[in-house]
Amino acid sequence: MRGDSAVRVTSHDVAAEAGVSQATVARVFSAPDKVALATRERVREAAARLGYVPNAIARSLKSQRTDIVGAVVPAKSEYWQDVLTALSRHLAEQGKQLLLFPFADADHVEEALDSVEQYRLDGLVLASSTIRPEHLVRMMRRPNLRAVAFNQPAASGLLPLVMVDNDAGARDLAEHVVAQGIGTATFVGTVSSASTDQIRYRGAASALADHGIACPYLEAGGFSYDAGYKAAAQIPDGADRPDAVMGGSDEVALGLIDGLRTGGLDVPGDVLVTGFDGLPQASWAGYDLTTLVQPIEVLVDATLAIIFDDARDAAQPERIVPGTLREGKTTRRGHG
Amino acid sequence: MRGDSAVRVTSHDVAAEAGVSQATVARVFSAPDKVALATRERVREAAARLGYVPNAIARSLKSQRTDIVGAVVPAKSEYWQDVLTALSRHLAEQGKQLLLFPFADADHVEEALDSVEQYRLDGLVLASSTIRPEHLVRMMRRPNLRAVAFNQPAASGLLPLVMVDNDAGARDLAEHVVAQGIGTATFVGTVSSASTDQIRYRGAASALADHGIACPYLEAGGFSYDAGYKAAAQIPDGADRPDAVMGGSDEVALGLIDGLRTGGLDVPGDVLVTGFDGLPQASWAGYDLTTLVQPIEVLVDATLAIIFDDARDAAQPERIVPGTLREGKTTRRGHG
DNA sequence: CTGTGACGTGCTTACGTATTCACATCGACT
DNA sequence: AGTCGATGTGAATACGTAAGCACGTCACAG
Repeated sequence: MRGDSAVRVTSHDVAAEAGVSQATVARVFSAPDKVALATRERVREAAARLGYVPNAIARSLKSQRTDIVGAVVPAKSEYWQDVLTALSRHLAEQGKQLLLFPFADADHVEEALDSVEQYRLDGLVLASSTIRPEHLVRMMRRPNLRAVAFNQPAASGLLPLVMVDNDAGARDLAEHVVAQGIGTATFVGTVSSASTDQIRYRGAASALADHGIACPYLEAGGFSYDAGYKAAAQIPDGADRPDAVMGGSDEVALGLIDGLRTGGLDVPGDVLVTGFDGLPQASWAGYDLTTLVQPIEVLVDATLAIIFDDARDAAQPERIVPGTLREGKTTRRGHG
Repeated sequence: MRGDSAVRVTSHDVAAEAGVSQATVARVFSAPDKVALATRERVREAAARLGYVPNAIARSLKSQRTDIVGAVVPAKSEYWQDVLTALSRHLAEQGKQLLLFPFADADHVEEALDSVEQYRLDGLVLASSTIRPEHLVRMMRRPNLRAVAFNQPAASGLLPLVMVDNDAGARDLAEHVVAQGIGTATFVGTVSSASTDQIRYRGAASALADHGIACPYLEAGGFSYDAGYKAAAQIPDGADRPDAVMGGSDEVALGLIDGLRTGGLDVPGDVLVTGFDGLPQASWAGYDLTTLVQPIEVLVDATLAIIFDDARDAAQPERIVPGTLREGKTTRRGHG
C-alpha cells in the first residue's frame, strides 16, 4: 500500500488513501477548520504517507491568484540587488514569491514584459528609471495586475509610484557640503536621460545656487563604478578643480573616489565627494562615503502595501519617502 | 465589437472573434506551423484586437512544465547576487524565468523548501554551503524535479553538483603568496562549518605546508565585510604578525584589508592579503585584491545543462571547474 | 415529537490550455 | 478515375484544484 514510488501524487490519490472525497482533501489544505478534526488528521496522515504536496499551479488556475510578484529590473546594479533582497524577504514572510525579469538594457524591456503578461502575477514592481513611458502605459492597461513604479519619477501620473525624495535628498547633500565651506562644485550624473538623475541634479544645483555656487553637470554615462572611475579623469584639475564632487549614485561616487585618488588627489583633503543611495559599500572603511541613505525597508513596505491592499479604487497613490543623510569622512575636511 | 474592456480574455474569446475553434487558437501560439498561414494571421489579428495573452498557468498545468527554475539562496550575500544575475540572464535567453527562494538563515531553509515543492518547477538550484544535508536529501527524492547543488561540496554523492575547484584555487593562491617570499601566514575563514570553507583552508594549508609554512585558522564567523573587518583585530601584531593573510572569501578579505589598515598596517607593505570568489569589488582600485576568480558563466552554464539536458539516466554528474588567479596589488610587495 | 439551524462531507463544475483523435479537403500518382 | 497521403481544422478530454450547492446528521429549542 505504500505509494511513495508514484510519480505524481494528487489530491485524488490522497482522497482514495484516506477514504474521503477529493473536495475534503482540498479543504484540509486550504481551509482546515471546515473539516472535522478526526477527518483532518486522517487526511494529513494519508498525505504524508504518499508524499502529497498541493499543486500551486492548479491552485492558481482555479483561484486566479499566483502569490507571485514580479520585478522588472536591470540585470546589473548594486542598488537594485539590495532592493530585490528586501523585496523577496518581505514577500517570503507573507508566503509569496518573487519572480525576476531582468533586462540587459532598455531595448530588452519589451521581451521581459511579454513574459510578465503570460504569468498571471499578483503584482509587478517596475524598477529602474530606464524603463520607457510607453512600457509603463502598457502595464497600466493590464487588468488584474497591480503594477507599481519603484524609484521612477517618470511614472508619475501613469502608475502608482513609490520613491525616495530625490530632490530633498540632493538638497540635503548640497547643504551639507556647503556647510563644509566649499566654493565650487561639480555634479557627476549617471545617465542624463534617467529621471532620477535629472531630479537629483536639479535639486543639488538649485540648493547650491541659493548660496551663489554654480554646479556644472558631467555625465558618467552609466550607473557603475567603472563609469565613475573614468569620469574622474574628466574633472578639471588645477585652478579649475572643484572643491566638491557630487556623484549621481553611490556606485559612481565610489568610482569617482578611486579615480580621483589614482589621479593623485586626496579625498577629502583636496576634494569632497558625496554619493546617493546608501549602498553597504559606501559604509566600508576604505571609503566611508557621505551619502543619502534610502530607507529601502520603508519603500518596499509601501510598494507591497499598494500591491496587496484592496483599496483598488484609490487612484494612483504616490508615496515619496524622505531619505537620511549619512555623514562619512569623504566630506570631512579633517586634515586642515 | 471592440473587446479591450473585457477583464479576462481567453483563447475561447479569440476563437469566437476569429471564427475558428479554441484548438486552432492554441496551435497558433504553441505550434504555428500546424496552422494555415491565412488562418494564423486571422487569429493573430483577433488576438491583438482583444489583447489576448496566453495564460502560462494553464499551459503549465497541461504541459507539466513551468519554464521556471527556482533558486534557494541566502538572503544576503554579494557573491550570490552575482550568481543570480548570471542565472536569470541565461534563463531569460531561453525564455525561462527565475523564482527566488531566499532564506534568512539555515533554520529557515525548511520553509523555503516547502514553497519549492508547491510550485512544480522545472529545476532547482540549491546554493549556499549552509544548506544541511537533510534538506538536500529531501529535494533528491522529489520526482520530476532536477535539483542541482551549486558550489556546495557537501552535496557530493547526494545531488548533481557544480562547483569551482576550491582546493586547486586555494593552492594556487597559497603558491602565489609563497612566491612573494612570505615566511608566515594565517587563514581567516568565513564560517568553519561551511564545506567550502573547510576545503579552501585545507588546500591552502596543505600547499603552504609543502613549503614548510604553518597556517593557523581564524574564523571570521560570517560571510560578510563586517566579519572580516572585525577579524582583522584578532590577527596577531608585532613579532607574531603573519606575512600574509588569506581570506576565505572576497567579502571577508575586503573587510580584512580595511580592518588591517584601520589598525595602522599597510597592505601590501606590511601584510599580503588574498581573497576568493572574484567579486567585482575585488577589482576596485581602492583594493585591487588578489583573488581566485570563479568562472560564473561556466558554472551557470553547467548548472542549466544538468537541469535541462534530458540525459536523466546519467547518474549524479559532478562538474568541478577551475578558477583563475587574479593577481592584484594586495600581494605585490612593490614598495620594497 | 417536530422544526430549525449548524456542521461536515460529497458531487459537480470551472479555471484556460495542449493534445489526441477523427474528419474533411485536396493534390498527386498508379 | 480511384486510392492514398498530406494537410488543416474541430470536438472532446485531461491537467489538479477550489468552491458552490445539496444532502445527511445531530443537537437543541419549541
